[in-house]
Amino acid sequence: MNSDFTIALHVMGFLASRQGLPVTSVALASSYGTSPVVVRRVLMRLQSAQLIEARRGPGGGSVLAREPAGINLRQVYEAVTDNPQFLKRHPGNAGTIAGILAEFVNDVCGEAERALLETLEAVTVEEMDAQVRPRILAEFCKRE
Amino acid sequence: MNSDFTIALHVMGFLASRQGLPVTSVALASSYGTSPVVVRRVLMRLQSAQLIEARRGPGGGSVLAREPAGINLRQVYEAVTDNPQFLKRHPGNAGTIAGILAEFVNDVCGEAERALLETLEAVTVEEMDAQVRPRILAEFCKRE
DNA sequence: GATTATTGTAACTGACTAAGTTACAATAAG
DNA sequence: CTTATTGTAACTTAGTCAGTTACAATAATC
Repeated sequence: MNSDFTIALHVMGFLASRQGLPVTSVALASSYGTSPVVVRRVLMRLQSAQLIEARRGPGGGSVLAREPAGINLRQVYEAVTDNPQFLKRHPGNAGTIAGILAEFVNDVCGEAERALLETLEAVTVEEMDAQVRPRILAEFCKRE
Repeated sequence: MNSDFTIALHVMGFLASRQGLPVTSVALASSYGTSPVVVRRVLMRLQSAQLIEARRGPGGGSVLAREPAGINLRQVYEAVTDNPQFLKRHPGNAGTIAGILAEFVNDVCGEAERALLETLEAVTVEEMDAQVRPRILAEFCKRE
């Protein structure tokens, strides 16, 4: 369980709130509280999944590649995860007690993981933005 | 994500199939394909959760502490897991952008994890045994 | 009581993973 | 040309995981 999904959600929420204005990896890293290289590794995966786009050079940064309503959190999770398993599988040899048990166990684990991913799938970046942006704006106004 | 839950399910399925006959950690380890000490560490947690009982000395071993119908897989999972989280949380400071985003993200992660655990909760050791034991017996008969 | 089988547990090892750092090439704006 | 930025490789440090070794505690059997 690494932090990539958490960072990726932070990135997607941040980019959504900026409505197309590019955000640099330095700004994202500073906001999240990590280093720019760590963020960029996550950004590369989000780019490969075509969820964001990046431009180099001055004024560059990342923006969402689609409408926030067209991106759900399962897509974000799968973009940054090689093997989306939350419960370890046991490779018991078929025909042994371990193999027969493992077959059942692996099925149950798969079903449980599916339930988790379907919950993520039901939430879009637009919904996240709708929940979060007003609170961010309120926080900024309070300070000025 | 360690192997404790996978091992624990193997143990519970094995013990259920023996219907009260004690099984040693050596037998369990050999069946699963790991070492007795690794299994015993899991057995200790299952004992603390009062899901199994163990007796020392010759003829000793572990047995289920309750009817298999009264044990579900969520209880097994929680018995062997300190912090049942599948998605990492971000401790963003309240009042910052990171904090506001983290609050939303942590809620969504909690909801998704709840969906997974509820799926495990819906399956009992008795159901596992009913699925697995006939296949184990069939496998043994085939060999004789 | 001695022997033996078994659990319970601590200490250690080696391999792997995660997060961060440093360094630098590639790119593009002005 | 200078500067800001992405993209990426190599390395470090800390932590986790599975397994091993060793041994004390317990209990059945002879």
